Amino acid sequence: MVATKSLPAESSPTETSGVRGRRRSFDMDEAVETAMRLFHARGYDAVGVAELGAELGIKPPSFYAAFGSKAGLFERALRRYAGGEANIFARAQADGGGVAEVIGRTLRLAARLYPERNGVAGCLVLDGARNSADPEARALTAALRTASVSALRDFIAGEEPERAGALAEFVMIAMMGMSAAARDGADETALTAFAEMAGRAFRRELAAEG
Amino acid sequence: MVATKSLPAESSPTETSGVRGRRRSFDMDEAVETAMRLFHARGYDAVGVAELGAELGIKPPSFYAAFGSKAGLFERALRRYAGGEANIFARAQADGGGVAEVIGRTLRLAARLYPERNGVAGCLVLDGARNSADPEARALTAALRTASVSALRDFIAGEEPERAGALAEFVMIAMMGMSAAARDGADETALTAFAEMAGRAFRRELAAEG
DNA sequence: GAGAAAATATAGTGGTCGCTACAAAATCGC
DNA sequence: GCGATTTTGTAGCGACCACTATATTTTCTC
Repeated sequence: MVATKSLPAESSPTETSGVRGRRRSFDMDEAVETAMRLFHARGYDAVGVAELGAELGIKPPSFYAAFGSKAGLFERALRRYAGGEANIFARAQADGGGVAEVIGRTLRLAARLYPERNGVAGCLVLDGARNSADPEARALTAALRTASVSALRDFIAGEEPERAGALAEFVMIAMMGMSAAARDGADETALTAFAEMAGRAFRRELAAEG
Repeated sequence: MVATKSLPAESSPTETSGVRGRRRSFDMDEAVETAMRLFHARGYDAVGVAELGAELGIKPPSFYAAFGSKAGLFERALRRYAGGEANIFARAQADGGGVAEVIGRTLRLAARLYPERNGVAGCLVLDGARNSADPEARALTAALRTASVSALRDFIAGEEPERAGALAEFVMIAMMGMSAAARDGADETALTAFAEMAGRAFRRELAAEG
């Protein structure tokens, strides 16, 4: 499908998604999706540029023209990840309800989403750059984690402004544990059991007088 | 988090403590300690053999004569880690008490031990080989995690045999979350707040009728 | 001391890392 | 068409990876 050979017609895979830019021999969205899957499955450092290029069907110069660097592609992958259905908290919020309800839903959704599926497990933001030797990759995920915990805190503060910080961190650390456990092989049953306990704990802490 | 019993015994049991080993130009215990610190601080893959050799003051041939391989040294480091004061659950058990008390102590001890200190944070067993490309390193930590959760389950089963598995996994996943959070910069205050909530949750789950 | 054995240092193995210089090829505006 | 721009493939950069062949030095036994 990398047929860059002539023929003026339009059947060749040109730019997708209406984004204006230079014509490319590959589909950008698809490439980012593929990279996201690889980074998610094995972590940032364990996926090399050579493998990415081979999987995406492009050679190094095209790779660097399109993404700037390996970290540049990782950033795009993270952006797509955070903007898609992996944004668990946003999905849980969309269904409405109070703080306890939304947080409980968030935890249970993670338990359903994190277990291994097609070689991918856990959360890309929480574990994708863990132990990476590249400070840039670590900073990219760290920024998203900071944003996540802030969103959690702001949401919880709507009902419990006093202890919103601690409660948000409770949720965040619980999610980190679920992501790590999933990457170590935990299945949905085990994660759901944890999510239920963590959800009950959160509800009780929320209800408790501070 | 760490196992009470663990990796299969080694061929020459007393070789590690300078007593009977062949004379070397370096101190074996000190070398393993240094390697443990490096692996703990940055993860297995991010620490190279060249750096280990330089830090230990030995050249590659001596390195391989002493440890066999990088993974061999990692195994020794893990063994020392699990056998020392990082064995949180063993320490919490040593002070006696019922299940709820010991588990609460375990969680609070982790909150005190996991935050960054001298560049080291979290748990070596839980996160030392996370995202490693080396299956051998991953297997070594995985074996210790399995032993840890088994030890937790057996202990909890003394009071609550029915739900010991789920409760042990709750503790394990909570510890994983705390380790990950610590490696991402969480301080003792934040981790302690989580540990208290998790401890209360555990006590309530234990007391609840199954 | 002499000879054997062990631990050492020098140097280098092939491989992979992220990344790039260069020039041919495809595509653009006109 | 033509020239200019852009994207591509070929090839390779220096640095690092875990690891080792070989030779020398050290340390042992006697």
